[in-house]
Order: sequence, then C-alpha cells, then structure tokens
Amino acid sequence: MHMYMAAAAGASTPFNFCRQVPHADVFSSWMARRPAPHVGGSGSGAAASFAPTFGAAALRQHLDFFDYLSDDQGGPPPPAAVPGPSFVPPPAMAPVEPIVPDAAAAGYPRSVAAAVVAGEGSARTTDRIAFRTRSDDEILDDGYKWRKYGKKSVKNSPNPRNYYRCSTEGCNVKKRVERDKNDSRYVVTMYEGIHNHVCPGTVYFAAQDAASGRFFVAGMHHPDLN
DNA sequence: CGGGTTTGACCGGCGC
DNA sequence: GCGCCGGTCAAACCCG
Repeated sequence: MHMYMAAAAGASTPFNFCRQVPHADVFSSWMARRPAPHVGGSGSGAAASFAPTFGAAALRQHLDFFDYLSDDQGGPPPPAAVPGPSFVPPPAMAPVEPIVPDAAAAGYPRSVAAAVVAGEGSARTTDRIAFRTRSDDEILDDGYKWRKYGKKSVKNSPNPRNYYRCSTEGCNVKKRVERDKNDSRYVVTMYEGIHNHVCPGTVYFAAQDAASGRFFVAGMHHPDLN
C-alpha cells in the first residue's frame, strides 16, 4: 500500500490556469464545449489535459457567473460544434453565450481573425483563449504570476484594457484584461500562449514505495481520485 | 534594493 | 502617404 502526501511544487499545466479558482469552472465549461482546434494551435492536448484538473464538480459551482467571451460587435453566432457525442452539460451549468473564435473576439487584426474563423490553423502562431467572468475583481488568481506591462484605452469602450505578461523568465505567455464594454460587471480575459514552465503552487502528489520506503512523484492528481 | 506598476512615447498594421 | 488604432517599450515611480 502506498502512502500519499502532498508536496508544494510546480506542475506542468498545459494551459493557462493551474489553480482551481472561482473562475476556473467557467474556463473548463468553455473548454468542454469548445472544438479542440480552436483551443490550441498544437491540437486538442490542452483541452484533454485540462479537463481532469477541473472536473465535473467544478462545473457545477459558481453558476451565476458566466461563460465566455464576446466579440467586439457583441453578437457572436451560436456554437458550431460540441466536442464528442458523449458530452452532456451539467444540469445546473450556467447558460453559455454563443461562441466565436477567440482571435476574432479578442480584437486581433481582421486577417488573423478571419483565418481562424476559416479554420486555417497555419495562420495562427500562438494559442489564444478568451472568456468572460462576472467579477468585481479584474485580477483572477489563476495561479501564475503576472507582470503588467501596459494599459490602453480602446476605441468604443469606456474601460481601459490592461496587458500582462507571465513573470517567469523565458515564458512569453500574455493576457489582456478589460471590463466588458456592454456590461461592466463582467471581466473579459484573453490569454495568449502556453506556459513553458511549471506552475507555482501546483500540488504534486508523492507516493512512497512500500518496499524501499522511498518517495517518488506520483503525479498531479491524487491517485485515489483519478 | 528588487520587483511590480504607471504612463507617455513609440511602432507597425490597416483602412482610406 | 497619412492618420487611426492597438500593442509594446521603457523610464519613472511605488512599495514591501
């Protein structure tokens, strides 16, 4: 029999959240509904790896907050696809607003957005994801450490847009945060890139070998909970 | 003193 | 070519 213990250490999380925060269920619900090719340029790995970290329980929490991004016109089309025939939205899941490709939603140059809309994966050079949460606090604690490098007022919006970069050396993940111009109760967050480092504060579970008594890293998730 | 924030300047893409 | 706009830079500043 193994004895498990938690060790404070980093863990390689493929996408941008490494901590279960009140906002995370929004992200995961969105990930579950989102067609994989839009999630990351390298494929569906991000979605597949992310889902176990934020499970069904998370999906059932914090229902009053929302879901997902809006585009600059505020009238995105309905979701084009739902990944996997077996996916069933949790009964209490908050209504999900229509999904549009994140590049278009994030206000990227029209050429890039159009390429993403058209499914031209080669046109994009980074992974981008955007979503919207109802929050008084614009800074959601996603477990990573961010450094603000810019603030800009954007046209047609009364709210400024803030620019953040991952503080970890060598990691060029960025995020933009701004209040929804149509409803300032909501915060629109857009991530760009994949962290290339472990997440500060993520818990590893270590296991002890009964024979030798030695500890070893068993993974990010408690084996009994897998 | 080191690291993060602020903020005006600068730059490049895009539309006209 | 010009102007607008979004994104980034970097110096000054702030804070623990």
